[in-house]
Amino acid sequence: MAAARARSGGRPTLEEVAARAGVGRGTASRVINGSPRVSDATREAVEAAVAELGYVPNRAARALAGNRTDAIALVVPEPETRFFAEPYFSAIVRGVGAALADTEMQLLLTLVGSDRERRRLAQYLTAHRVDGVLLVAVHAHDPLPELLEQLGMPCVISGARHAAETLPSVDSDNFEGARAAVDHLISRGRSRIATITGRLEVYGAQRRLDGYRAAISAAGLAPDERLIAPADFTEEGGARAMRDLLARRPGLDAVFVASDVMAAGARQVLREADRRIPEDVALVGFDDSVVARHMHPALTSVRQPIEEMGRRMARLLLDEIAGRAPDDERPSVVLPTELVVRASS
Amino acid sequence: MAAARARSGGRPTLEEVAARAGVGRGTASRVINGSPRVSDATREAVEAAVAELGYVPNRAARALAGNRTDAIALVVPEPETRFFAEPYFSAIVRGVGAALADTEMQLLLTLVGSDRERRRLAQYLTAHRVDGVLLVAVHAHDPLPELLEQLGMPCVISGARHAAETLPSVDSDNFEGARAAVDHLISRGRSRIATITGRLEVYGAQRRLDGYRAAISAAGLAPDERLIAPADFTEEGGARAMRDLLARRPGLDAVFVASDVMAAGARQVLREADRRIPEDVALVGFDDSVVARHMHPALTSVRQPIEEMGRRMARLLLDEIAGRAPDDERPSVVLPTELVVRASS
DNA sequence: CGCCCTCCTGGGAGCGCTCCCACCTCCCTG
DNA sequence: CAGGGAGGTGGGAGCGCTCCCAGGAGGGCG
Repeated sequence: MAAARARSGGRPTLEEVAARAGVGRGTASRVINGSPRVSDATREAVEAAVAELGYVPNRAARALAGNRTDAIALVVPEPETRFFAEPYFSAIVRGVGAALADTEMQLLLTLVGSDRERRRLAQYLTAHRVDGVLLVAVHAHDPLPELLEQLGMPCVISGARHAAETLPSVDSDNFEGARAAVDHLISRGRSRIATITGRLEVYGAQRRLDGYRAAISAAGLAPDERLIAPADFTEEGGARAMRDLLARRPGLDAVFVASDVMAAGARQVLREADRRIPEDVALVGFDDSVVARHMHPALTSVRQPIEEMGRRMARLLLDEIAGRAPDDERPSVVLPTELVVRASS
Repeated sequence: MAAARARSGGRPTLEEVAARAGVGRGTASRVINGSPRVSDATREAVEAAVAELGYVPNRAARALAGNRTDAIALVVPEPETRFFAEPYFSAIVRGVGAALADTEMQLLLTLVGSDRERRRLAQYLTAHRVDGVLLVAVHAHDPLPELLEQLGMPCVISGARHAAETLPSVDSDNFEGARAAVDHLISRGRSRIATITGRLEVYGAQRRLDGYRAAISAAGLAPDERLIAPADFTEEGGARAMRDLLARRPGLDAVFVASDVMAAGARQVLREADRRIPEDVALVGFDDSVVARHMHPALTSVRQPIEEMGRRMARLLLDEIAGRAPDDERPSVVLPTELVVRASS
């Protein structure tokens, strides 16, 4: 069996294509790589030979000779994966895949486990030779981005790490999303609007809180710090925060929750406290995940264009690899969100 | 020299390691590949040199010289991806990743769009050189597996395509899962138990139906074909089937639904028909997805060990690539399911 | 009418590794 | 004490490609 797959697996080589087309190897290579310095006749001859032989370049040889790999890595922190079980992950992958579809680039999936592993990853990536890295869900203090930068490895991250993000990044407009959500609650006549935040070290969570605050003061409502309950993006955290809120401000009439999962926790607590949704308390989530659609009542939520984010990340990275300046000069993209109104508000 | 090192990204080569260890290139290679034909002293010298230089083998060169790639592809049919948005996909990936973690294997993610693209994929895969393929969600009539077999490309699929599956496959025990679900309903005193099936061309859906039938007759209940409603794994399909069921057999007191998503559709219809869950109608789903946990009332469901399935698929494939016979001779694995009882039954 | 420039073209020289063959020690046999 | 393994070892010969340097063939200009 190993013998059957012997050597090149029976695939034609560039040399064979060149011979068939009656040209030299160099010329054949030029045609295949789209160099303009080839006469039309030659180009056609080579293309015909390629078609007849079903030639496909050997990636390994190309990588070795050309010192590039035509591959990029999508790095996913393993601990986060579960948190990712949400469509988030597959949507990102779908977007990246779509952007790469008509490219020769292939996608490597790398799950990073421990923090030690993460520190070794940079070396690993350069050694295993990828042309660039897509980094998903990096924390503000993650050493990885700096390491990659030192190595000169092109890299795009999802979600800015802080206001002064230097790395190319793709993010959704957390601020505007949150503001729109709270504006919506206000327009529904709510005035004692609380919020449950995500982990505030995460810049996106901070931005959502900023958006909440902006909407509150823009509406002339009195800011009330006790209407703000920090949590951690988990269902339990959401429940805990809701309990705190109810204890501190029993009169609240709406809650903007910074994630659907936390909203699920909050809803549970509201039900136990016999508050009707939306009659007594209106609820708005963030992410527009499956959970939102299947909650009862269905949850109003802020949708992020996740697939599009994946697509843009890939495009940004390809630009960076090619040495092209991205179209819009500043290599960071913020995509608009959309409020999906359902029964909970 | 500086130029040479610049090309290779500044990374040391085998040659340099050999020089530093005071041995030949061949010997250094032997140490790095764990050949036994090396003296202890030499081995230590080489290992020291590797550590000092931070040497990591160049994958491309290895692939080219060794005619293998140390990479496997996970092929995901793009049309299905959305259906996959469920944790399914990330769980499989996590399992595969875990199995590959202490291997040199890397994971390539390949999304396949159209059917034409799928037909071209086999060539693509051999050309782009992977050692094996993990095929997720193949249909019974998909040409891909046969193509891969012809090419002698090792391959493992998730979910048998029919009873006489020839390819190595990993599946969960759909039959027993369904039977356990229906047994559970019977033990709760239900006797007019309906079922909503998935697309019966999908072998797993067929097996779930078989399990339902087996449980019904084992309990001495009268089989009733009008209690069986075929659907298509979608929420709308589940709703439609539930409506049919209600029309045909208004007296039903339980429904075993072959997927959580369809169960969500069914629940909606039951609510509109003012049937209380579980008092009037008990409901059991399949997959134990997020939807199940967040449904109201929370849905009893059959959990599949998806992450473990990913792990096993990877292991099976690695065995096949290595030419090893898998431990348990028959290269197909059926993993047990687990009934997660919640409020809906 | 000759010279030079431009446009193509062929093929040598690697890229860093694995495979394999030759060879060189020892050390165990007869 | 010679002969022959067996255990280690070095390095040549590629793997299939890209890069780049010569060099041939035309065509425009002085």
